[in-house]
Amino acid sequence: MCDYFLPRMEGDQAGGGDLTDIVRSGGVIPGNAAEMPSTAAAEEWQLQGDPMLFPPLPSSTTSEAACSAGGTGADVFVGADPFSGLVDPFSTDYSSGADFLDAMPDAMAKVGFDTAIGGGSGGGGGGGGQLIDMSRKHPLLPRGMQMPAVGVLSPRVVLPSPLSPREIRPYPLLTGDMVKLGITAGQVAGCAIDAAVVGMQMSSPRAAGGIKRRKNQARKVVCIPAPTAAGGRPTGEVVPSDLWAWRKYGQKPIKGSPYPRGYYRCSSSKGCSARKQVERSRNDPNMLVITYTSEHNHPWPTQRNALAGSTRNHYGKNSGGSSGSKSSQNEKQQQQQLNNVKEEPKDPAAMTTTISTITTTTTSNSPAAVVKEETLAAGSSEALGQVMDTAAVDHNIELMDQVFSESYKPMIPEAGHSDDFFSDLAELESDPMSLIFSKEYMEAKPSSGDRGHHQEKAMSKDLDPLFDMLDWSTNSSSAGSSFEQGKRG
DNA sequence: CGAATTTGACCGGCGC
DNA sequence: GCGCCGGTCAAATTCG
Repeated sequence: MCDYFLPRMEGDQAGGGDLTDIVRSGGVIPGNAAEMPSTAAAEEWQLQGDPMLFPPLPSSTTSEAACSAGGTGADVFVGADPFSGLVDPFSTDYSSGADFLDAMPDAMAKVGFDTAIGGGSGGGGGGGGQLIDMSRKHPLLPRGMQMPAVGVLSPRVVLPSPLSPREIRPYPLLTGDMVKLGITAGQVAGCAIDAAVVGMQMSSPRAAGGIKRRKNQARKVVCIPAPTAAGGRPTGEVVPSDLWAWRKYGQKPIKGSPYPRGYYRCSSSKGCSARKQVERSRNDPNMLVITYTSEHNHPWPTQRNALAGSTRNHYGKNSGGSSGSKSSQNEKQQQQQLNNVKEEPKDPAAMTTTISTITTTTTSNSPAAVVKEETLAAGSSEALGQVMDTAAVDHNIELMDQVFSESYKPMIPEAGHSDDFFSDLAELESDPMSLIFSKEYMEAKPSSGDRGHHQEKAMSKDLDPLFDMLDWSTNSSSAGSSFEQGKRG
């Protein structure tokens, strides 16, 4: 996975009204390639980037090497095992500007991980699943658990351009740091704005000590594109999940926003105070803003604990998409989604689609994901989003890859597993397209989990696999009446 | 039956 | 001091 996000940190205060204003001033714009910094620039940026954001890489491997070397995600992961050193982003003291890279992983995981796993997802959407059923081989990644979409994210794994049409808007990769790349401010994506706004909002719960922490709490904001339904209306959120298991514990309508905010806490480990909030960008309904707060007090989920909070996953529920839900439950949920905003991605496939798109460096018009991270303590001026076109996105992706490859190293207890995992990824990457389009492939390699089965089924459909994959959004909920639904409290 | 989600109620911070 | 608003709790419900 090279490059999918350009995280950044900010102080919540920064967010203040100022940020909001700034954000609003800008618009989401599919980028201009022209504005994209050259690769060199990007590299420079990375190298010279704000130390706070990108501290010295722990790994000797250069991002460049990781990303391009081999070019295949497999190479990167297998060889370098980027995840080996992964640390919980929140473990780091953001306010101090500490390791941004450490933080990166989480974000990356968000965007990339789930997607891959989802692959299995069932129902869904059909599609995604096929990309990779990682859970199949990795004990560490049990069904329901989100895996890094390493394989999927890798540039190698690309979806055909046809994907873009699927209402997956070409969101540019956004990060405040992009400014360093030479991107012009003022071209702010809605996400960026929202992120800033979010940063301003209070985040921590009483749970974290019984005291609400509105300020100076480390938080990371990630913006991802929320694919739009074919009808042109926003679909349910497909938030990629990460290796952590999240359990929703609340949802509230947010003043000023038509979309409710979902509250999730980490269920990977009992007692973990990690939380995240998911909401649609008020500025751009097509963007999802995920805010992570507090830190995980445990290592990355192992197979066992990873299952926690993931069993009810939705694979098969919403995914729908083309597979169409068959159970009354599914119908209910779908209906629900239609009326409400589903934050937690029940359909990894959807995410896969998005991610895939993002990773499609070779494809023109590839949508970009916007990811942003920030801490309340940090400044907010950087909240400005950047507009990038495909080329720009590509560059960013590259950067992300580099960063990710070097920094995203989940703490996986069993090294052996990780090795296997990456090996598998490599395997997958060897022929991503085959994974995506080959029904036989899926069938030939049953997944270990139900999800996998679901996906297989979905894929088995007569529908065009690719189309199907993209279609996940079709069944997804729309933002439409989410407000009403979310209204409470 | 266990676990996740939903949702009304409650709590606490913040602005006026 | 009061009210608004965001965040969390927890009972009820849903689901696998």
